[in-house]
Amino acid sequence: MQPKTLDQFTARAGILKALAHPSRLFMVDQLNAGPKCVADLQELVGADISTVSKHLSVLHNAGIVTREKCGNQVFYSLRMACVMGFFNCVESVLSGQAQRTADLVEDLH
Amino acid sequence: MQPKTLDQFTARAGILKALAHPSRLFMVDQLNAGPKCVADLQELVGADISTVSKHLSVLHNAGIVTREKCGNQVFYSLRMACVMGFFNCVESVLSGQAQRTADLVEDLH
DNA sequence: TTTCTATTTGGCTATTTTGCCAAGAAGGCA
DNA sequence: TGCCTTCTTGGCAAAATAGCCAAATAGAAA
Repeated sequence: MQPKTLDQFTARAGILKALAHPSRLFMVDQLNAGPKCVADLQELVGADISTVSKHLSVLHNAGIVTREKCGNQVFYSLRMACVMGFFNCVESVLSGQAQRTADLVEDLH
Repeated sequence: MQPKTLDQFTARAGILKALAHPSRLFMVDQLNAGPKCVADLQELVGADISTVSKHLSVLHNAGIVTREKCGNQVFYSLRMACVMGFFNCVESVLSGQAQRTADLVEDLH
């Protein structure tokens, strides 16, 4: 792989890696409905608030969400709504998996 | 997060995690042009063949590629062409990042 | 000022991922 | 049969990730 190509795919992988966690994916889904502060997301996710904060940093560093201070709280927004479009494809892959699993079960009988 | 919701997002994250590696992303890109055997991909990626094989297993377990034996070689194919559509969004996030970086540099002057 | 609230950061351990080498498995061919 | 090619698996060490608690920071309010 050429160095330039490697850089390009490393960058792409960075975005995907930032999304590739259940809690972060859930937060992106929730943020799609509108901006939320850390405490809001903490309640929705149900993890320690420091954990939620770190997850949000990951999403922010990847450029997926924006941060805005308001008083002593911080509101996060989904910067790339198209990220939600990812899921249509993901779902199709998942339903394909379910189909294959069903086929395997079928084969057992 | 409800157990059912957690399962759903864990499944989605699994797909993204399988894609979230430069070499695997590159292989998906190459497979988009047509099926390839492990040795083909090994040459393109430039890693140890066992490493390439393991990456392909990750993609296969996630349901992203299919495997087909032909003699003593194994051909992999992209099962979900829509995966490539991911990249349009990824690119837009990346170009957004580049823009933000440019803005920051601008602000410094 | 002090105090309270909201968030981030440091530190730590447990878990996962990565990539190489060596060894094993499976199919072709002499 | 033996040998070669192709690929996968086991094993290992290095690196990255995750999540908790505790401490630090920043702003609001008393």
